[in-house]
Amino acid sequence: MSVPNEPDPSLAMHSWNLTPQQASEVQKQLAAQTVRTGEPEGVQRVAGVDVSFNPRDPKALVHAVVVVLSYPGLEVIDRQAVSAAVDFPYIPGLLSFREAPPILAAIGQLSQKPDLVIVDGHGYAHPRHLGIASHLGLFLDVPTIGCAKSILVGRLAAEVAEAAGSVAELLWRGEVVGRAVRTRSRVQPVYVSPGHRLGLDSAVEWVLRCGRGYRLPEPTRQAHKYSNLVRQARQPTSLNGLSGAK
DNA sequence: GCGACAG
DNA sequence: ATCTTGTCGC
Repeated sequence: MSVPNEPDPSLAMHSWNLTPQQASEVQKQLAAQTVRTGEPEGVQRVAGVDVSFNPRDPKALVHAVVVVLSYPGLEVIDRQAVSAAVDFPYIPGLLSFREAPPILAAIGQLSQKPDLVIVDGHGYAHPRHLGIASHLGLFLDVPTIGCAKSILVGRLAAEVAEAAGSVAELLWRGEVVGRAVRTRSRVQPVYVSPGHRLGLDSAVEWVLRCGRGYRLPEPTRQAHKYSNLVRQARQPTSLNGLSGAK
């Protein structure tokens, strides 16, 4: 049973201010708390999250956004953005220590929590089984799906057929960690893996259900568009402000 | 030691 | 991720 005044280990969050080595250890610890079975219930709001930034920005600002769509209508019903300076560098396998904080801040600004979140990145298909989708799922305690545009670890067991809806297993160290999904014919597949609180089959089903004929599922596509809009608005180029305005 | 390597 | 114009194919 839980002891009064003692923090519950299962709910213990952690600091984001860590060294890469410490971050890697935290991932191993959190991976064990991940739930990769089941499926989201009564989904009415599906969110997409994404982050954009300018590599040359001296302030190292990143623009994190969350866009909430209705389901099954897939219409945008809410969106929030947070721009913040980040110190943690991009290191393959440690993406969440750079992007999760601002994303969590943006989601915290929503008036209502989404029932499902599709993340631009991997979930279980990660060297320590804790991609950014899994990490966000644990912190939010909401079902999350990792939907990446390229592979981090593993190889496909077979080629993905050309037809939309075709899939192929993503194997790593003798285990199926995700699935390549052709969301549209003649385009590169996306790589789907469970983040938290749902299984691989369900994750793939939801990615397809949220598709609108484009490579990326609608929540992710809308988040990508919005993050770019925010970046361009809050980070004007050096060659303007003198011509068109006023 | 060498190659791979989400965004 | 971002830098960039036109261009090939459905």
